[in-house]
Formats: sequence, C-alpha cells, structure tokens
Amino acid sequence: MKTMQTEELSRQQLRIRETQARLLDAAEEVFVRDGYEAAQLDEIAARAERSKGAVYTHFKSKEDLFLALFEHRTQSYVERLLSSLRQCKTREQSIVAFRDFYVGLVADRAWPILTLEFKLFALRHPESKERFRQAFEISRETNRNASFQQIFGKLSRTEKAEIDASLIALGPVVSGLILESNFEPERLSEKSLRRLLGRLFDALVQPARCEERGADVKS
Amino acid sequence: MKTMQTEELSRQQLRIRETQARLLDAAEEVFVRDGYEAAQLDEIAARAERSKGAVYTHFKSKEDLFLALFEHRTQSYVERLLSSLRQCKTREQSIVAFRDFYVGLVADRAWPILTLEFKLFALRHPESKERFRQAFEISRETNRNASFQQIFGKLSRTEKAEIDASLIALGPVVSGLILESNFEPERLSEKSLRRLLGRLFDALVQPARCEERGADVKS
Amino acid sequence: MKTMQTEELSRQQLRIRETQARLLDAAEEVFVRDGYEAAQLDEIAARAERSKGAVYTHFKSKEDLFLALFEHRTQSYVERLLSSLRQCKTREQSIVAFRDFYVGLVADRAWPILTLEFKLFALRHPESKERFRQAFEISRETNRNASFQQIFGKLSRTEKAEIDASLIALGPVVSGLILESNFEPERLSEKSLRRLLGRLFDALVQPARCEERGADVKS
Amino acid sequence: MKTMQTEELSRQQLRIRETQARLLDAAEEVFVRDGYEAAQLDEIAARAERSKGAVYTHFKSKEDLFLALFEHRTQSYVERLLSSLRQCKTREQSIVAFRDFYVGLVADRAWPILTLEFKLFALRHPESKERFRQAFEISRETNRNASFQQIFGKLSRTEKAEIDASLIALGPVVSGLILESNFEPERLSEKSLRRLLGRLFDALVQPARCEERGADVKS
DNA sequence: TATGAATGAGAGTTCATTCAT
DNA sequence: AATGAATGAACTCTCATTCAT
Repeated sequence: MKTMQTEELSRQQLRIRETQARLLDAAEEVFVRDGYEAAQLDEIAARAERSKGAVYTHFKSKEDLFLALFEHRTQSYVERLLSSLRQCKTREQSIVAFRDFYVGLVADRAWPILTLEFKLFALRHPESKERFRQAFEISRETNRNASFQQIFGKLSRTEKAEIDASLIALGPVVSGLILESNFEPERLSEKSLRRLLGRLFDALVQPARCEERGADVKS
Repeated sequence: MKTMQTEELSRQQLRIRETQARLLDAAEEVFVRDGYEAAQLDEIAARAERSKGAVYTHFKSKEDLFLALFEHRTQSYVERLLSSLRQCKTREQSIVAFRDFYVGLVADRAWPILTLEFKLFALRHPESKERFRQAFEISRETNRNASFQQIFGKLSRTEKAEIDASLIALGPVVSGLILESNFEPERLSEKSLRRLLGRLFDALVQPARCEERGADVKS
Repeated sequence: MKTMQTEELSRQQLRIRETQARLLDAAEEVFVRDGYEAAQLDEIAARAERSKGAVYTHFKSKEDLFLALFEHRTQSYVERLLSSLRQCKTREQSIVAFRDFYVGLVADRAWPILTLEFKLFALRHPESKERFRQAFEISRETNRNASFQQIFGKLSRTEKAEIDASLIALGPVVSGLILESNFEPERLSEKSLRRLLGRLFDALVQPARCEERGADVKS
Repeated sequence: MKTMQTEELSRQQLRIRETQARLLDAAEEVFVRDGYEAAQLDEIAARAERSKGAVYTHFKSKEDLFLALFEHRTQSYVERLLSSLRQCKTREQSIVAFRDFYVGLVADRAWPILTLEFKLFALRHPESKERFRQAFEISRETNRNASFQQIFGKLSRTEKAEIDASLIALGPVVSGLILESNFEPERLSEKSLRRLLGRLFDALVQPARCEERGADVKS
C-alpha cells in the first residue's frame, strides 16, 4: 500500500517535473524569440503542450516564470563550467577550459540573448533585482572556486577586485557580441566572432602576460 | 510680404521641429527606461508636453518613432566622433580621440542601453531590419574615413576585414558592460569599467602593439 | 462518475451557450440600432451582461460577431419559413403561408434593417462576401424545396431563372419598404405597408395569374 | 473699379462654388463606397484636391456635409424627373417617362445606395430627421404636380393616400433591389433587375389595369 | 493538477474637429 | 478661403490573471 502510494506519488511527481521542464523549455524559446514583454503565456503554454492555467499551477506569475527560468539556466551553466574545470589538472588546462567555455557560448543561440533580457529586466524592475542577484551569487562563487585559485594564483586584495571585474565582464561581452553578430552576420561571422572573443578573453583574463613582458597601455 | 511669409513659415517650421525634437527626447527617455514594448506612447507624449495624437502627426507608429529615434541618434553620435577625429593631426591623437570616445560612452546612461534595445528589436522584427541597417551604414562609413586610414595605415584585404570586425565589436562590448555595471554597480564601478573598456579597446584596435613589442596570444 | 462529468460538462456547456446567445442577442440590438460601424463592442458586452473580453472568447473580432449573427439569424428565419411551409397541404395553403411570412416581416423591427446592414457590409467588405454567400446558400436552397415545387409546379429553365430572381427580390423589397416606413411613418403606416407588400408579393410570385385569367388573387 | 470688384468677387464666388462642388462629388463617392461612419473627411478632402480644413470652411461638420449632399442630390433628381415629365403630352407618355425614370435608376451605382445610407442615418439620428424631411418635401411635392394629376386623374381622398404610399414605395424598392443585385449579380442581373422593376412599377402605379379587368385584392 | 471561459485594465491607433497662420 | 499641426475622446483588441469545474 505504502509502496503503491509512493509509486503513485513519484509518478505524479514525475508528471509535475515534466510539466515544469516543458514549461521552462517553452518559456526559454519564447522569451528569447520575443523578449519578456512581448512573450505570451498563451504561446508558452501551447509549446509546452499544456494550458495557460497550468502555468499558474507552477508559477505565480509571468515574472515568476521568467525568474525561475533564469535560476534554472544559471545553475545549469555554472555546473557545466565547474564540471569542465574539475577535470583539469594543470593551470594551462584550466585556462583553456575556461576560455573554451566562453568562446563556445557563441554556439548557443539562446543563453547570451536571454542574459541580456534578464539584465534589462532587472534594470527595469528593481523589486526583483534581489532575486536575480541571489541566482547570480551562485555563479560568482565559482570565482572563489579551487580551480580559479589555480588559474590566478594567490592575489592581493586589489588584484582580486580587478580579476573579479574582468571575470564579470566576460559574460556581457559575449552577449553583446552575439547580439551584434545577429545584426550583421556577414561582417561578424561566427569565425571572426570566435577569434574576437578569444582575443578579448585573453585581454581580460591574462593581462599579466603583456604586462610581464612589456608595458600595458595606460588607461 | 515675401519676407513675412518666410518668417511665418519658419515660425511654423520651428514649432514643428520643436515638437519633433521634444517627442524624440521624450521617446529616448521612456524607451531607455522601460524598453520598447513597455514604453507607452501616452507617457512619451506627456513628457513632450504634446498630445498622444501629435505623435501620430509626426510618426506613423510606435515602431516608426522608435526607428526614427535610432536614426537621429546614430547620426548625431557619428557626427560627434567624426568631428572629434577631424581635429586630430597625428596618428596618436586620432587613436586617443577614438579611444576616449568609446570609453567616454560609459558616462552616457542612455545610448548604450538604447543600442541594445534597438538590436534586440531588429532581431525580433526582421521586417524593419533593413531600415536599421541603412541607418547603421552611416556609422560604418566612418570606418572608411580618412582618419581611420591614418590610424590603421594601408591594410591588406584580410587585415581590413579583421579590423572591420574589431571596430564593429566596440559598440556591443560597451553596451554589454554598461548593462552589467547597472546590474552590479559595486563590482563593476565606473572606474573599473573605464579601465576594462580601455583594455578591451586596446585589445581590439591595437593588437599589433603587443605583438610588436612582445608576443601576443595566438587566437 | 461519468454521469457527473457529463453533467458538469453540460453545465459548463450550457453557460457557454448562454453567453453566446446573450452576446448574439445584444449584438443584434446594438447593430440594428446603431449600424455596424457605430456599434460599440463595449455596449454589446454590457447588454449581454458580460465583459468586453468575453466577446473575444467567442468571436474573433467585431466583424466575426457580425457575420456569426447573420448566420444564426438567417438559419433561424429559414427554419421558421420551412416549418410553416411543411404544414401546408395544398398549393393554396403554401402560397398563403409564404405570403404571410413575407408580409409578417413588417412586424419585425430588427431583421429587415439588419439585412440591409449586412448587405451594405458585404458591398464594402468583399473579403467577407464569401462567408455571407455561404450563409445565404441555406436560404436559397429553400427555393429548391418540395413546397416550392408545389407552389410553382414544373418549370422550364428560363421560367426557373425568372422565379429565382423574383424570390430573391422579396427580401430586399421588404427591407426597403420597412426602412422607408421608419422614415415616413404617417405616409407609410403599417397597414398600408402590409397592403403594399401583399400587392408586391403577388406581382412577383404570381404574375402569370393576372395575365392568364385576367383576375388577381384575393388574399 | 466696381466692375473689377464684381469680377473679383465672381471669380472668388466661382472658386467657392467649385470647391463646394468638388467636395460634394468627393463626398458622394466616399459616402457611397464606405458608408457614413467609415467615410473619412480626410479622403473626401483629398479626392476634392482640397485640405481637410477646407471641408470645415464650407460645412459645419461631417454630418452637415452629409445632409448637404442629400439636399443637393435630391434636388437634382427631382428636377430631372420633372423636366422629363414636362415634355410629356399624353397620359401614356407621362407614365412611360415616369416608369423609365425609376427603371433607369438601376444604371446609377450611387444614388440608390446613398438613399439607403441617408435613411439609415435618419433612423439613427432623430435630431437631423427634420432636415431630411424638409429635403424630401421637395420630392413629395412632385406628386402634387400637374403631370401627376394627368397620370392618375382625379382621385378621392383614400385613393390619394393609397397612390401616395405607392409612389413613396418606388424609391425604397429600387434601392433594395439594387443593393441585392450587388450582392448576387449572377442571380439578379441588370436585365432581370429592369424587368422586375418594371413589373413592380406596374403593380404599384397601375393596379387599375388589373382592376379594370377583374377584381383587385383586398388585404 | 489542469482546463479554458471570463475578466478588465490598458494599449496603440484613428479621426472629427479646432485654430494659428 | 485654405492649410495642416495639434487635440483628445473613443475605439477595437490584447493578454496576464482568476476561478469554477
């Protein structure tokens, strides 16, 4: 009896999870394609093969769905990066893995655009900014991760702040460039995009190299 | 008699111009603050101290107003950059002026955000992409300008394409970073933003330098 | 269990049907009173004791509501005529029933006016003409009905076409006269209207008789 | 000097008349095509090659333009009919002329439709009904015209009322049929329309014929 | 949990009308 | 007399949200 109930429950749980997953996937598609404001719950529900009402069973509101999507995806990207870093043994490997992760984002049509959408939303909805920030904290903690220490070694407080800013900059730079490449695909091909991103990554993550060997540009 | 007519005409013309300018200014404010979709014609009109109907006297639709705003502002930014470059006499001066222009954009709350909004719009409204592109052409022509030749010297075809991609990248990078700094102002202060932008500018515009003096990172 | 579901379903279905019926009734009132263009969805909804949005749950647009109204009413008038004809046994009875139907339309404030409104609409919206025509087909089929054969007997092809035209003419004649009687009620009282209609009916439906026998039909 | 002034004035007068005529012609086109409500002053002005403001120089409002159009056209139709009747010498000629006038209306795309539009307007704007009625008076007086006496001879009071009703009915019948023929041009060709109209005219204007030979209908 | 009919505030847009020129 | 920029009320239609089932 109990087993059955548990089975029943887990079967239900499964359905619930599936509905949520479907809704989040559909939401991603539609939010990316149309933007937050123009996205219609109706269509998200339809794509998830559920009804409009189902959205409200799982999420408090359109905004809640949007934020939940942000949390889920952030989580999953951080995990992907971390697991890739965990397999690295040397500093060089870590840097390459890190670099590849960012450069590899150009293959993702959705996430970089979604990221912009999220931040524009945060800019315009200060009330929900806190929830965004908390989701982001996860990704920030990555920077205090062992692998990162391996990459950057021990740093002074000011050096840390500078590296922090550089790392934060990576995402927005990718997003900005990918958006632009959508706008001018001939002038900013995926190939040149990758090259640019590589160069920018190096400029952000390894300024030391230049400095070490020569003089950096004053700024 | 004719003079009077001309005067009268120009007085009317003046009022028309003022209305248009007011509407564009108001539109900028509201589009930046709320985004294209959430922006309300109502409020734009109110801020311009005109009626909602006046918007439609001057612009065919919300979209038309948005695109017109893009065109006006693009024009004015290009002129600003060009006039600043025209005053430069040496290559060094030109580079500094160019660099300052981009780094200086961080002081502008509106334009970089508006730029993202425009490109997201273009991404989602392929029908109006062409109009965007035409407005952008103006700014692209800047790259074929005398000053630019002075900066980069004579280049091979492949070098040209690479430089072109780099220059196109500047704007999006600024926009992405400014958006991010709105999101995390403590971690990405205006100061560190300027430093980052400077570094990225150098990486994009003068990769040669590093190479010349030391070894750049392969990409 | 199943019964309950069915009951529940039908209860819901009932509510839906009621809403639709209310909306159609309200639409009729308002469209007749104000005409298609001046009719306000707002008021239609209010008269149906539903919200504006409810209209759009059931009809795609104002136009769709208008066309749906036309379809419903046409259907119901045709059924009314047909059921009245079905009870007739002799040719004389059929003619009288048919005649009474048309002459009786003068008692209807709404339908003849609505009919004009529909056709003016069709004249001005060629895109929806087809939908109108299909609804009308129903009523045209009436003419191929058994009772009609009884009335007119077997006819040659040319005779058929002539009768067809005459029958089609009946509705418009009624509508035109009723509109006129609204305009000049003293000169075109309901009584004289009925007499005129009777005379016109006879002229359209039984022109042969007069000629044949020299005597007109009493009614 | 005076002559010149007069000339000037008449030249101005001429221009005024032309503007008015142009506006009325344009108004007719647009009111017929779109109906009163959907007709746009803008387009009427454009068709008259004048500006929107010019409409208001000559007419108090859209409604006023509509009513003025009605008055002008009514006047002109009445004059046309009367002048045609005046040339008739015998009763037969008069009847034929009268009949031809009505049957000939089928060639006119505009007037019969406009007539419906006017009466629907009157139905819905009781305030302006009086103005309509006054314009119609002109046409009613026609019935007391010498030619009409010639047609119908001396009549008793009741006969007069009946004839009056019959004559009033002519217009609406034409309008209704023409509208219908627009709707179903294959079934109601211009040819069959003319035949029908002829038959209906005879039924309305010359019931006597039948009566002479047999018995009329009581109703 | 899921449905979808119903709500209702609010959006962009239209257009008759006004008025300074 | 004529223009057309400006007004603003009014309209249709949308869509996030609710709730009875």
